[in-house]
Amino acid sequence: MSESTASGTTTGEATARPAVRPTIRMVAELAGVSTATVSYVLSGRGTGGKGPGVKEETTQRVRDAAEQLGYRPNQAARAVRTGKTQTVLLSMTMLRDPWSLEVVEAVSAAARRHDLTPLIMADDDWNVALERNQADAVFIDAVRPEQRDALSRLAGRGAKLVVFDSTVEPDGFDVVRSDDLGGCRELVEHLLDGWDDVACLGPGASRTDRGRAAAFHAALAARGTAAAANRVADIEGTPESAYAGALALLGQADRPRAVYATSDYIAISAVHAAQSLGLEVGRDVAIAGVGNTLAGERLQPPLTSAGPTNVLGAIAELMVDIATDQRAVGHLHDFPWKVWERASTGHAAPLSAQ
Amino acid sequence: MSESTASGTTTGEATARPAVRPTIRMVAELAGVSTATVSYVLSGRGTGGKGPGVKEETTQRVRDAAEQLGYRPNQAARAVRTGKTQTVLLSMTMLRDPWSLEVVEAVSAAARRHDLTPLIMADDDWNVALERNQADAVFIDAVRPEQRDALSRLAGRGAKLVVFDSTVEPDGFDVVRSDDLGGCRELVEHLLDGWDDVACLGPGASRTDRGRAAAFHAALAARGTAAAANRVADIEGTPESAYAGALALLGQADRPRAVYATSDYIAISAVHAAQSLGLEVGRDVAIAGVGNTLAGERLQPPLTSAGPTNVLGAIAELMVDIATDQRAVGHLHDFPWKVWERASTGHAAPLSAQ
DNA sequence: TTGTAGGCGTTATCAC
DNA sequence: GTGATAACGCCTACAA
Repeated sequence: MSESTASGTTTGEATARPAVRPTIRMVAELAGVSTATVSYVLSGRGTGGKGPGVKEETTQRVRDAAEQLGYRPNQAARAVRTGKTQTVLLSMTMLRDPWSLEVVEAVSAAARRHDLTPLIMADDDWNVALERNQADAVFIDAVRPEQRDALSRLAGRGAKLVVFDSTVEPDGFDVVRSDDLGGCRELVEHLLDGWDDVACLGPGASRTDRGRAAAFHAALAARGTAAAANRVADIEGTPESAYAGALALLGQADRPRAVYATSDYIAISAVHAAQSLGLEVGRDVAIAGVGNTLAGERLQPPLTSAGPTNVLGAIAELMVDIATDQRAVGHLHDFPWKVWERASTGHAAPLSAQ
Repeated sequence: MSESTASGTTTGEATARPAVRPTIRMVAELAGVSTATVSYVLSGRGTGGKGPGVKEETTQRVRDAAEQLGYRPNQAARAVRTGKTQTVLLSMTMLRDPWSLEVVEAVSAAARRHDLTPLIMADDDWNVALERNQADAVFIDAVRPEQRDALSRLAGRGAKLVVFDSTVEPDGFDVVRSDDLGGCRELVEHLLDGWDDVACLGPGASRTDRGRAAAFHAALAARGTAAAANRVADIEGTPESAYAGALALLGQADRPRAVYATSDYIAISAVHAAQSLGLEVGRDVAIAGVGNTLAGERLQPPLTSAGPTNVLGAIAELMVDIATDQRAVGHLHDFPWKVWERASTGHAAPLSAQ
């Protein structure tokens, strides 16, 4: 009942909101023009130098009518006609992972800037959903082995895909790839160059066969040494476990001088733990992470981290370009990792840091 | 061929592929029937008792043709015709919050069961995006004051909204509401009944004017006492801070016997901290949280928590029912909070626990 | 049991 | 400059 009409004048065309969505036809009728003209005006093609110019007065009449009716174009109908949904879709299998959220934020911001709606799908079986929901560009953050051929199938049907995965090759879709292990190795080497007593903190920290911990052990082995038991903290995935593990490492009288954490979020917990022990991070102890996340960059002191060069921005740009047809699909994008040295390992970031 | 993006290398040639989506007409042609028949078959209306029955042989021919072409119905076209998008949208302003993810999971599961695609929008200005993107049901997890009237406006235009917020009343849209403060108070009372020395852990734990901590102080005041300084740990929002705060509380020689944490996630950190101190949670110390999250329920020992009665399931069901037009909008759903007593406060969950 | 045709709300291609 | 009108792909009376 809170239907307040633009208080009671006369013209009989009371603006009482109908339960139905106003269509372009209603706008045309109210403005006394054709639907074509309305379309021109509302899509901005009437005023700009491009397309048929619409008289200023008509333009205004159309605008008023649309406003008065509260007209909003029907996306579905537009999509039928144009094949574009003005939408980018992010399929994120691990939404709990902070990195996923950073991707979401980066792409969302870029998308909105270009009038695209960013949508997320927290679903690890994206193939079913992607069959029906067609977005102008789709980001897929991980591919399980049995899903591999679904990618080319979807691409062949016209879907514009950007796949973040190291196990697939472009085939009608884009692949974004980023070799983390190489970067990890480089980071450990870097730490070993500066401090001879480096510890490893992370899930599976004792594993020498695979994962980010293996990079640690391999680097040690290459220098003819191996990690002592009290230099390895094998923790669970939770922040509290990371905090506790760091306390165990750094609480020893004979504590390590540097800590290699297998992710930025673990490293952040470690920094907090070190600080609670009264240690000054970057001077008393060096701590470095992996992933080069925003959270690490914003930490005090800023966190040294191995990470790719601006994947986030590149992915965002890529998605927008692809969605707006400014770039063809089918490419491979390789983002080399480097060591981002910051104050948590005793060196302030260079001013030129990007 | 190698162009460079923001940073990183791009290689490969774009695969020029026709990428034409098969339409219902192509299927009809290939099967030698009319488009109507294809539609009947593929929407399941041909075989069931309802609608025009299609001969078994024809049905099969259509199925084969669709399969061969890899036909998938065009959602946009279907939406134009039917007004339904087969989609539910979740607008989550705080995707980092674990509770949001639980909502996402609950609704997603229910939606998929009913052949609806769950999509998430990590955007705090949903009004812009909702104007265009019409889903069959939309969940909104928070409403800022200046957004309030946008709700009725959207509802008036036909959007089916479910709003989770305590500050709005239904007006063409559903409101789901859940009074957490009452539940918090009840939980503190419950702790005070069992243990006379209760501490408070959480952000703003010392505030007596508002928030979940206020419930703690109010309950104490009602019993004629007040909290000592070493019974209040005012922490930051991070898990590490919660862990450290719990250590500070429970590490004291004269430690409190019970801890009221203002969220389940803080309580979980506290449980870990207690265990690291060698305390048996539920016997040596009681710990309770707020929110009644899945994570708390799964903890060892299971976490006592104040929380609403199955909001998650109710929201999920609500969304599906509304999306499938089995339920009208405009209702208020109030979910009273209760204390879910579990082993973390010394009492095993009753077998009848829901 | 199947086909024909009209229409959903848009945009694009013409004429005028 | 503006207006008919034909698509777009799909669904669904209604006719056959």
